[in-house]
Amino acid sequence: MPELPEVETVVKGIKPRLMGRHFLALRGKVKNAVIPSFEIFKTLKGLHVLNVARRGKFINIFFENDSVVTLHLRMSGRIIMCDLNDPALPFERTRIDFEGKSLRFCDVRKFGRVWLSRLDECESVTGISRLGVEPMGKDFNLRFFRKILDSQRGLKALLLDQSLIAGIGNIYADEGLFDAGLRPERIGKSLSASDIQRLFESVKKVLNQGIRNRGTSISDFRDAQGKPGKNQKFLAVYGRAKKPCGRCGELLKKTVVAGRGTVFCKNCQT
DNA sequence: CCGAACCTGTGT
DNA sequence: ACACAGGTTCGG
Repeated sequence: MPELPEVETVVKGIKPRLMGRHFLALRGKVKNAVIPSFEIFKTLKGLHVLNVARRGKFINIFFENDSVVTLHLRMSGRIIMCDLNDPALPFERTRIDFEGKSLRFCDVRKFGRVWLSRLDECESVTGISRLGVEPMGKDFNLRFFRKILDSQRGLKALLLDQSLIAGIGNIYADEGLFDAGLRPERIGKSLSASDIQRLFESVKKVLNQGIRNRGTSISDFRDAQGKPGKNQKFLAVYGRAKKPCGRCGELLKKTVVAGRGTVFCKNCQT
């Protein structure tokens, strides 16, 4: 479910309420979702939060003593900020209690993960070390984008590859490709200079719009206060198969590209 | 590159 | 009953 804009929205919601707060306990039932083990999290007791930050689709909570709690929501994960004695939420799998507040990790499909690691090994343990550039950062520039598009792979596969650009998922890949007027299966190498320029701007544009609208809520996504985002109202193609293209009226087509359901306009996208 | 696996719910 | 879902990893 959550891609960069959704994870960014969650981080914005929890950061101000978590900064400086002291850790009490982590409890949960899904054993393989907590790495390395529930037991280890006892070492966090009494330590306070120094910072909360997003990296790709990961959330890092930095504690004193160089400990880091990392979360990944995968497909259906939610993180909701509750009071300590609020009742368990539906599909609540793990809870992280702080003095005065409690983070509830809810996840219907149990794909989400929680890690505890030392700062110096955090990236390798969690897989963050394999991530590519942040698309909203200054390392994501035209020069870099040209380099990764110089490839025989298709555009959608390239945009979804977290080791190239970190944070784009199925929604924003389809939306970015529509905005740039490019087919998802187009080969990277086949793009002209102006195609590359357009796709570069489109990717940033759709991600920014997602963040401004506090994320896309198709069914699962909720922010840290449990509220849905608004971006689903502004999607051009994702989830709109067989509906008319807002630009030309042609019925939008759904196919499978790079192993994922993909919606595009065969008229507007070449 | 592709399909399968990891899980559960929902829609056809 | 079957297909499909916002992600990632693994094996072929």
